[in-house]
Amino acid sequence: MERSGYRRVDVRPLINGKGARMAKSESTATAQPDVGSATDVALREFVGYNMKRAFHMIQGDVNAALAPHGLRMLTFSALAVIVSNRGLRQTHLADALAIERPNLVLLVDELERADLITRDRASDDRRAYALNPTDHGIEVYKKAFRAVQVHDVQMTRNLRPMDRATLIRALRSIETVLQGGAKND
Amino acid sequence: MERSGYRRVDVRPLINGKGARMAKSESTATAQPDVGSATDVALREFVGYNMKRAFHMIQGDVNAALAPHGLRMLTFSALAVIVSNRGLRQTHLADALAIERPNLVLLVDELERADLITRDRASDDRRAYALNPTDHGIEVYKKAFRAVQVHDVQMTRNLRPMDRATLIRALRSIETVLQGGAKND
DNA sequence: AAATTTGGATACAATTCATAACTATTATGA
DNA sequence: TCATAATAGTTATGAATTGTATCCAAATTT
Repeated sequence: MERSGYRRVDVRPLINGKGARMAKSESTATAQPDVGSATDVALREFVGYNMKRAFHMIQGDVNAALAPHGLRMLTFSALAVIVSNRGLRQTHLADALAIERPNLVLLVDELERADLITRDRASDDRRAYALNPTDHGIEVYKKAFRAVQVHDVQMTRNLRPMDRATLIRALRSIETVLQGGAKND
Repeated sequence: MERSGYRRVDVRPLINGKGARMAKSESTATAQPDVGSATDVALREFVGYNMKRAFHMIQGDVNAALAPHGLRMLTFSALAVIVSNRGLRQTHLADALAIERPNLVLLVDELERADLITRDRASDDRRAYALNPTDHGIEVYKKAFRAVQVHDVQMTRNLRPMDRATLIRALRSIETVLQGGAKND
């Protein structure tokens, strides 16, 4: 345990983004054609790779935008479906969000603990719960929805409206195709 | 250790995909307007939500396509960058893939163990490694690349070529904007 | 030479997701 | 009706991916 004296902690605050690479004499190494700036051009032709990178940024950003509301992307999505489908069962929520039922339990627990929804016993099936938003949940949802909406529009601000529509159609098409949808145009 | 007799294991092989919902009399519950088919329409206006769902499917699919080659999406991406940037440092690889250096270590370990790349000591910096693909690594990469390419084209088969180009441009635009790129059209 | 920075590694925590299997309850069928 | 099957929700658990903090060794800076 470092006694007194200085402390060699590893902070590295100098280089964060991509840009700040050293641009001085750097072509000295073993056999590097272009040391200091490796490229991923070979992957950029793929929709999948570009989407991975874009989505990674989006998820971080959306979660940051939702944090003030006490939500994350996932909890916000769940709340949205519950608000739009009052009284639905957990199974139906899992189906709508395409997540497995076991993973839903903690998610719903979290929303319930935060007083955003209630788990009401279904009158006709004592195994099931009817999920309903609380008044507070509806309030939070409205505000969070606007925050997400602002972010979603912001991040596509360099796209023409038509391209934004094309983007969404393309994403849905891919989802459908990969789901086994064999129907063509 | 359930002796003989029957066994109440929970297999549930009957409902797998989304489609197979019961369509019989089902509007009996507490206060459900449309029990049995909750919708996520409220979320479908968002690029982020659609992308989350599409990407989730893509990742699973691409990983399946790469499995025969002993790769995953992540290891394939790393191998691709190494093949295209012989002798690069791990730090540069991390930058190119936008992942953190610590996460790269196990990734490179894996590629090295599979004899796809070598970690050669850099001649001019004894801290650093120069990453290079093995002959076997190049072979595997070429085959894996074709598999990924086929899949990527397949999943966008319902898009017109122009829309596919628009999709990729849109994804890159989003990535740039969220990275702090303030430059407009 | 002391201090700082950098390349790589280790340890560890948080998310997210999937599978297996359990309970209580409801539906079915001989 | 009773045995069996199926369903709603749950628990336990593991894998994959990512981020932060920190450490060592070597290089760089002052």
